[in-house]
Amino acid sequence: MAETPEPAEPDGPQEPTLDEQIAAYQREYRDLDPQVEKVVSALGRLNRRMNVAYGRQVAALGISNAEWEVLKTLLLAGEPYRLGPGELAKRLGLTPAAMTHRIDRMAGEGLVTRDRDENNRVRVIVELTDEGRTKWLEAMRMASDFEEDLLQDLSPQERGLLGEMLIRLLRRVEHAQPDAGGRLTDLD
Amino acid sequence: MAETPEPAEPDGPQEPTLDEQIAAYQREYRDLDPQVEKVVSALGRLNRRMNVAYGRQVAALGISNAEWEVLKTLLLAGEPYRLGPGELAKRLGLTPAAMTHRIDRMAGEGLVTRDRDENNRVRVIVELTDEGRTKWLEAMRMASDFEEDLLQDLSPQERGLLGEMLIRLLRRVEHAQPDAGGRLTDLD
DNA sequence: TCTGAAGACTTCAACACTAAAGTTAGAGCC
DNA sequence: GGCTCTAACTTTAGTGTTGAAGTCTTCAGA
Repeated sequence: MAETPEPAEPDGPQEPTLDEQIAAYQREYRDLDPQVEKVVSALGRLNRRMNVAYGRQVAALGISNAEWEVLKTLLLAGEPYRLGPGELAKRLGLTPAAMTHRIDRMAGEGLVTRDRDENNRVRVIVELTDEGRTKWLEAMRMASDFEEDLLQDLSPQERGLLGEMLIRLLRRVEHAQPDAGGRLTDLD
Repeated sequence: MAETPEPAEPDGPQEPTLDEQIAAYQREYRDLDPQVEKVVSALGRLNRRMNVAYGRQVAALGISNAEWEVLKTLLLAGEPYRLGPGELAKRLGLTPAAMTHRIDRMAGEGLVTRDRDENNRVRVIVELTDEGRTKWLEAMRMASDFEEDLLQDLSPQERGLLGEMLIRLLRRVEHAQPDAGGRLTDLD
């Protein structure tokens, strides 16, 4: 056994390329518009790969993708970086129950604090700690470097055009389904 | 109580728009390139909304998004629509353990069959049933209608350009991280 | 042909999320 | 001031996923 880079898969099935995938779908469903499908499939694949990449990066900081989402949401709220569990849950697309547990963990790790609101003792206030803010900043640095690198092959004009087209699509999805369920899945 | 459409939230926090979000990040992290961030954030938001939409649509067919992914993967394999659990897991970005359970469910629902390979009794063969193929077709019909509608505001030229740019980005992600972990999350 | 090693699942324990039920504080009414 | 109603969480039960350990075939060498 010299080094044999190939893990011995003689003619095993291969992960299809985008074009192969679209061709396969077309074989089974004639009405498919290949151009539309190409855009949509590329969008989906790109996003998934990016999420994997983000996950690896923030893991290096000792936090999970899920925790990073919470940090981002609290930071977006602006000073003093406070939100209630309910509001957090809504923005993150989680149930309040899941939010309770996530806050537990993050409070245990010192990323946030959880306190009763003194003015209205039904409410709870989740607040970003300094450590949490620092983690966010570190993650943001890594993410924006990665994103900058990702878009390297696009000229400023192309970047502008791409952003503009994506926002047009976004408007269309948001208009088409005005948040029927209530929750919005996740945030950016 | 007449009808009061507003659920009484006097000045509560709002879900930020894309531009507000980018402005907020910039306040905390000066080096951020707003154009890059706009593209990336729009990409993320768009994708999440789309996934919610897909989920609602296939739910109407009585299947989950997760099950639809399996149907798509088996269909992509081409006739006779067979793959092993391991290969399925790899393509779907799941652990083999999760795949075992998912196949259990789907076999119980009659969407796939699970059998031992007679030539190599270690291997298992998961095969799409006719019902599974029908479900796929119905889901595909709904999805492609939705996607067609989504892209309605884009001219054919724009669609082509958008697809081409997305594929350039995709190439860059795939080149940057050659599948370091092994699993690829999920498929389109 | 027997034995050891590798491969392909499956099983098990732990964790995260959802839906639904439970708890507790504030608000409105009499 | 006590009653009910609602809001904002938390708890509980059940599902789906991961990582690690276990089982069962097959293959390669002695």
